[in-house]
Amino acid sequence: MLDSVIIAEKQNTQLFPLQQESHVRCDQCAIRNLSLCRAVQSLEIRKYMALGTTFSVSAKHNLFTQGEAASHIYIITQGIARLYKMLPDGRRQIVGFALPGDILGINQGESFSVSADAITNLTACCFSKQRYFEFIMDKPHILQELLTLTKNELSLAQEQIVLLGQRSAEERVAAFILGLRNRMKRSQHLSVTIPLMMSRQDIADYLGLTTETISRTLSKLMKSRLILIVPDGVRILNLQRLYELVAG
Amino acid sequence: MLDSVIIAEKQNTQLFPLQQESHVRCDQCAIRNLSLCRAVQSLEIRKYMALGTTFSVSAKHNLFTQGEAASHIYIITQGIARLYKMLPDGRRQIVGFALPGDILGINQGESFSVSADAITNLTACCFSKQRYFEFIMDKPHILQELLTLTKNELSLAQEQIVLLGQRSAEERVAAFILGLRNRMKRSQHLSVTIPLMMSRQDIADYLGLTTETISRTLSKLMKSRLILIVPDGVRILNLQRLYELVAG
DNA sequence: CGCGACTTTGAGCTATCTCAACAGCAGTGG
DNA sequence: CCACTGCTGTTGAGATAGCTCAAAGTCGCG
Repeated sequence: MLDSVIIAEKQNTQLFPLQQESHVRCDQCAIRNLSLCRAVQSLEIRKYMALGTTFSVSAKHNLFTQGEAASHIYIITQGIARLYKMLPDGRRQIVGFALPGDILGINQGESFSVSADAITNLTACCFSKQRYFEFIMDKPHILQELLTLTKNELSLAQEQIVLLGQRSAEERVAAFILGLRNRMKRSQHLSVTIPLMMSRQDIADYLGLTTETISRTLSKLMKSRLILIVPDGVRILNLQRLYELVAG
Repeated sequence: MLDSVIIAEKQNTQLFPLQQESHVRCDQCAIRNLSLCRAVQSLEIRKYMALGTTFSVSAKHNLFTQGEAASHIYIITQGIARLYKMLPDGRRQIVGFALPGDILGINQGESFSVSADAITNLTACCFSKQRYFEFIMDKPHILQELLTLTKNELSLAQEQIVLLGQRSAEERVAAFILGLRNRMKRSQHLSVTIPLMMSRQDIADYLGLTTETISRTLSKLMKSRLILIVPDGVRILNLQRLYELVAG
């Protein structure tokens, strides 16, 4: 089985803050068809695997920080990370949550323009950014795939702009739950229960609200029987009405 | 001189809502080195020019609408456009203003995910999206340039997310003025007077505020001597204090 | 059991919105 | 040349969604 998955399964063992391991094994990777790696062709895969190393961090540790030299990229295989920007006075805006299959750092220039923390224990494939780009530079089929991924990210960012610019607290929270649900069904099998691995503070900083407002709004959605708040997540009771809220 | 520029100079003549003209002339184009076109090499330029037609729309007319099949891309040579998304209930979020050198439609999938209107009279180079992609598909140097442009757009979108999620009205307006200033100096020579070609409503829908709040905030910035409101624009009186506001 | 971190709930506050009036200006037509 | 109309922008006054501050509840963990 894939090395990185084995590491991730030891959820209860204490991981070091940061671990680099052996080469990656794309041929058996669970998220390969979700990520850029799916564009790497059979003939190229041996060389590709030689470039990457498996990598893990335990929950709450930092992967990289805004301003740092962006020397590596990470393809998440297990776990969830938050990507955020800090203002000098301490305000924080989370620009996205990264799930398995997502690539961190590939859209950064010389230095990172965002910071990233592991929310859960996290495993990833780690590549030298320079070597990675040398590898894909002359391979149009991979460049095109990367372009497609970047376009999708841009499209998500624009949806987030609409959300933050126009939507009420209730609409934001509903959109957040549904958005998470949509992204989960990409990898895992779909369930009416959406696990929320991040804290209320994380959700607040993602939606441009406060923890109190998140809490109140979830309570409100529960009182109106759209969701049920369960330990570490929410259960969707009325999917259609949630969608109607978001369509607004 | 470049055809499209000649057309644009007839600012006072009535343009048809939409005009398609002759082939583009990249060799003398004023914005070529600002846009994707700079990556097109000498040997390729003849074929590239044959692909595009010059295009113009007069102020306030629509270029394309959210949901429409995205069959063409437009590289703006003169004028300014707004890109926006509408919610079913009429709320509008402007996701960006496009200036000369910007490319519209290249990051859209099958159908446009945003709408675009000309704010001023506008000229652009118009390409069939399919033919354009056929042309660049096997040219890694152009794909890389396109990827870089898309990354920059993503980065701008993330800045906008921080602005909408965390910043006060005063910070948003200051950031808007400075952001416009930065993008203007890319093409035009720099001036302390920033022309605001768009309406207060456009600014409001871009910053997630109301026209009244824009108006009040500009007045406030004028009272505190950071800017001077002039016809169709603002004059920056205290650049440093504006920057301090945005650093927040 | 008790501590600390996170979440929920309450109560009052404030930035921004809403609604409304008015001002400036361009175009129109008498 | 001057009403008149329509459109955009400004200003005021009151309303409100979400924020702040505070207290109490919950849960995991030593």
